[in-house]
Amino acid sequence: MKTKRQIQKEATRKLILDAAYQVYANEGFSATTNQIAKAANVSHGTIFVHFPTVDNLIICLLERFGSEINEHLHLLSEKDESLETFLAAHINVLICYEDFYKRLISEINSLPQEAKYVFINIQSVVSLHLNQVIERDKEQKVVKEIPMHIIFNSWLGLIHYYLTNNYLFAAGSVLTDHKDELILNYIKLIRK
Amino acid sequence: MKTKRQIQKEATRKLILDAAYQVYANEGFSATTNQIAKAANVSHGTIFVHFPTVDNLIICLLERFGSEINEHLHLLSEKDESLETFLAAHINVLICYEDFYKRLISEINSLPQEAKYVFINIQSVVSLHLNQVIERDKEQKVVKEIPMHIIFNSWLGLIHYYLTNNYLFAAGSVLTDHKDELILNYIKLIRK
DNA sequence: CATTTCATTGACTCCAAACTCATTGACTTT
DNA sequence: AAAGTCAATGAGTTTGGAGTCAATGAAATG
Repeated sequence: MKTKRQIQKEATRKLILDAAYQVYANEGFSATTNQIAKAANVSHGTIFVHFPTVDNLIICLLERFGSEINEHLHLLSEKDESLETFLAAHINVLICYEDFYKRLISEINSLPQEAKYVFINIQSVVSLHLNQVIERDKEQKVVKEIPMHIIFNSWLGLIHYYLTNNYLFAAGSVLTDHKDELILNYIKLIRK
Repeated sequence: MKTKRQIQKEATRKLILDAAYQVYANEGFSATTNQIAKAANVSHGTIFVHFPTVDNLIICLLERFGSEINEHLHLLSEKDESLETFLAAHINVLICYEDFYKRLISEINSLPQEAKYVFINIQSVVSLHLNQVIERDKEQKVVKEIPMHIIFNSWLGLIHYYLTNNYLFAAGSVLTDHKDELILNYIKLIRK
């Protein structure tokens, strides 16, 4: 059985991770440990009781985030679904994490190396799902003869482009605003 | 006529901008003024004689970069060229500035606001050229009925995705390695 | 030639952020 | 209930980068 202390410690750890998620989503990964401590309502030193370095905090946070978003996508993706419903599911998942995901894709190159592995992992899971859906369409000869990786990279490229250039397209959530347009036109692109 | 002093000052200014370009291309925009001073072979203080703040240095650098790349693209784009040759011209220009451009698109959101205007400007010029080329193709009914901005954003999205995720695709220059593949498949996507 | 201007220097200040650690008091163990 | 443990604290330390400024000497001026 867990002691009060263990329970308390885990709760504090979660508090810090939750706060870090929010702060990074709002301010980007250049936000400071001070901001995170304030948001979590713990003292500055407490952060370093739970995470030896900031980089370690970021890595732990990203690992949690990776699992969560992957599982979320998995839940929303049904077996034998159509291309349309899968793309919609994908965007719906991203909408839930939009601010944080936006920071992630736009700052991934300045994050520690381990962060990139998490990022690759997230993309792999999307790739896997999309692959299944497209293969069925290809058999039915409705999708063009284009290498799978181009089909995949076009989709992520388009979505990421809208996300990183959010300010060009929308004041609030670019995905919410352009969801249908993006799906419709992307499908037009890859279908015959 | 310019005095020796004026000439010298302008030369030093250029020296600093050239060094900053190289350092930022190699290290990203989190590189320090110390690194730039060392690369330019001037003392640290000299940088602040020419630029009141780091942000100002970055803005001046980006304005120069914007003009240069826009002009370069303009020179390489002939009148009445085909879609293929324009896309090739675009990639060829980007290859010349690849490292710096990569940093720019991946860190644009953490740069000062003025930097974004330069970035928007660069994209507008590409958009303008692409627009002309595509319109001709559309008249000849070879390009699908898809909104122009989606056509444009798919292209930039694809290119930027390859650039920001360089490490997934190539050890050296992702554009050099995948140029033909990108052009060929992108055209397949947008043509009937 | 004497005087003034000014580009350059680099040691210095200032500041902000990451990380430390002695102290505290609540919880756990015996 | 006494002794021991440990999560949390927050003031203090360290580090490193941005920006300052008095001094220097070469160039400009009269």
